Amino acid sequence: MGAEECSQYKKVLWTEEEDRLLLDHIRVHGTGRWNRIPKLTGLPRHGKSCRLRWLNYLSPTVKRGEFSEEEDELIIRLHKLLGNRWSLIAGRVPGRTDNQVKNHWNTRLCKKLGTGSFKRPRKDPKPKCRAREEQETTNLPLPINDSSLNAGDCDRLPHHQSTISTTSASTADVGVEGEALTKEKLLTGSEGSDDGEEWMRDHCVGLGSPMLSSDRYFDPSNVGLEDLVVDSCSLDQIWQHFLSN
DNA sequence: AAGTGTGTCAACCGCATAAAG
DNA sequence: CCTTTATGCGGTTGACACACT
Repeated sequence: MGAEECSQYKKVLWTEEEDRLLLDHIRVHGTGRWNRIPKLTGLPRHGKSCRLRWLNYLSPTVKRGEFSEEEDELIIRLHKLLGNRWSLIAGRVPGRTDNQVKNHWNTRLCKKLGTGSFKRPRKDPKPKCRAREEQETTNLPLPINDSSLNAGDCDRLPHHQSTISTTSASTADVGVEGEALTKEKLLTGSEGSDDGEEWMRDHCVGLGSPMLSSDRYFDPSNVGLEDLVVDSCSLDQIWQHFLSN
């Protein structure tokens, strides 16, 4: 995509009209084929933005409002187990998206845990372009009939992720040898053979295979995995363990 | 009252991967 | 195989509201 084409896309909040166009499109065509949506609907947005808008806001499965104590507790536990695998965490927190969980963690839970709030350097303030009030009225999710979605759409929704994250188990990630091996040893008791990875794929449906992915999220010291018999149970069993604690 | 700093949330960016051609 | 396209993910940033001085 060239710079000229890029310039037609906005980087601002979605308007009510844009939401309506996107929802109308999804009602008719279902989700997927996101890159075609701008052309078909005339939306001045990237396909990726359309997908994000649907997943994070317009989808009827998205829960709005404050996080409950139970949700906080759940996220904290899951973060201990999974690290910054937000999509996996969100998949276990009904109604919450990875973006919501990530924001909530960075802005609230970090402080709650006393690990320091998420801070970033601030740039010079820029002129306000739209009132918050407008944003709120604009962003009101519109009702959508689930039956209008195509079969299989639920698989792509954030809270119905029933398939393993192949991205997480990428060869590139596992290719960080040594560290990744450590994880596989922890989880499978093996030396990280293909069989081990295959086993994980077969057994970890629903939770993905986070431990096979990049080691940057793995902190054996904070997980409590030592309490688990990790070489013979699936991650779903681990999940049940954490649920029961 | 006005200016500034901070918290929060929505959206975007860049990258990786799988699937399709 | 190689290239292109579609999708998904985590990190980062923009924009707004509100608290504080």
